[in-house]
Order: sequence, then C-alpha cells, then structure tokens
Amino acid sequence: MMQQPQPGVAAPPPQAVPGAPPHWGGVPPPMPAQHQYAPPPTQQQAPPPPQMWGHQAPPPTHQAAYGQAPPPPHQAAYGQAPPPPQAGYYGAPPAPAPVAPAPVGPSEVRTLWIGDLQYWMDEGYIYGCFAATGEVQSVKLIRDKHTGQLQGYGFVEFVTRAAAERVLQTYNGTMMPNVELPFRLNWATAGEKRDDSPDYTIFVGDLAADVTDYVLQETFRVHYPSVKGAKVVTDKLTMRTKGYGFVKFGDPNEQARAMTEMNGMLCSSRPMRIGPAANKKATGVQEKGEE
DNA sequence: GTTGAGCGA
Repeated sequence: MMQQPQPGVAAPPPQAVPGAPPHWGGVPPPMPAQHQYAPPPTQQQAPPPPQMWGHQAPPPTHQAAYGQAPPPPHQAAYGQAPPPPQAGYYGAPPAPAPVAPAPVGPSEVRTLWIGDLQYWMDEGYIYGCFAATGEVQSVKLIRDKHTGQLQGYGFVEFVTRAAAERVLQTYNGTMMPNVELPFRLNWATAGEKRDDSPDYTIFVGDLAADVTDYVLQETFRVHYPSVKGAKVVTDKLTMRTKGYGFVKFGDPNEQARAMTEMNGMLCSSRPMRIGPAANKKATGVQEKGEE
C-alpha cells in the first residue's frame, strides 16, 4: 500500500542542479513566515501503511503549494501495492537500520528526529509523508539562523507516543515519497544516549557506481552474520556515490576477519579495497594508548 | 571522488 501523492506535498525540483555551488546559491528557499507546520485538527482514522515502496514513483506534480495546511486525509488510496522494486540482488528482505528503543523516563516523548533530508524537503513535504497517519501534531525543520537554509533534519511531533513509535517502526528505513532515499528516523532527544552498543566498522573503497547500501551490506552479511549494516557514502546534493562506504559488524572477530578475507573480493563488479574505519564515535577499535 | 554521520529554543 502506498499513499497517493497529494496536492500540498512539495515535489522534487525538475533537476538537482548538478553543478550547483555547495550553498545552493541559486535556489533561495520560500521562507515562510513561520517554520512551525501544524495540520488542521483531524481524527486519526487512516491507518498507516504497513510499508512504503515509493522507490520508483515518478514525480507527480510540479506545483508546490505548501503555504497552507493540506487537507485532512479523509481518503487514502490503498489497495494496489506494487511489488518491491529492489531486492533483486540477494533475495533477502532489506533490513532497516536498527532503531534504538524508546527512551526511558518520561513517557511524554512524542517527537521523532528525522534526518538525511534534502534541501527541497520542506515542512509540507515532511508532513505529507506522514499525513496518512492522521496523527502528526507538528513538523519543524531546522534552518540556518542567518541564511534560512534547511539544515537537513528536523522534528516531527505526533499526537501520542504510540503514534510516534508506530511511525518509527513502520517508516524508518523505507523509501521516502518521490525519491530514492530511505527515511532516517529516531526518537528525538536521544542525542546523548543513542549509541550504547558498540559496533565495529571497516572502510570499503573502490566501490562501483551501482553499489548501494543494501548490496554492500549483503556482500558481507552472507559471510559474516554479525553484519549490522552498511553505508555507501553519497554526495548530499547530487546523490551520486563517492565510491566508498562502511560496513558495521557486531562481532570484532568478524570485523578483523573481513578486513583480510574480503579485501580484493568482488562487490558487484569491482574488487573492494578494505581498510580500517576512522571512527569518529569511538566505537569498537579504540586508538591505542588512550584510556 | 577513497574515512559518513545525527538533535531545536
């Protein structure tokens, strides 16, 4: 079941301006008067879709009328779900990134953090992503205080904590509408304690252009069951791969083995070059001499 | 192209 694109949802720009300078000088943001985006009061009636396979959905519209709240989701076109367009490589279902458990303590947490947003994804687009749930309280995207440029992350508040948790479980890792990007969601205010389980990461270079997170992950997972995930680094603006990525292991022994065993092995068409990951988060392999 | 990335007021 996928939701139909609705008017009021921002559509991607006709093209991503490949040669644009890093500060998007030619694309000034609309700059609404206020950045808080609150939907009209609605009843929670439309159930959230079990999954979103909007991977290859074409851009439906060119208009972006998000200066006002979109209509309530009184109708949701469910019924015909296209088959999963990906998963052609290894047959295993794509594993969404592990989601941290709900933060303990006050059960008032009803806000999700959302990241990895593109510059054109404004409040209207984000609201439209979850409009079918009918449970969005507000959407707030963070902008640069001086330039007003979107910072690529924001917060989505839901009417209840349960609604937020449902969305987190249902949407995280699935494809966002009209783009080939997965949702990246987490509990808000989980900033200081979102990394409790150590992971062991390796650097993988020399990746071919068609290697995705999933391909990279499964390349290793078939040999090392402790693989927790993989990330192919892409340019934020052009979405093109930079030819390298990272694979996270849960088992340091498998990490060490993979460093030698998988070096030079083929990934989709090219031999990989494996090296140690320069972890910024002090996970797994620590720098020697420190305590 | 060769070491990502994620918390507001």
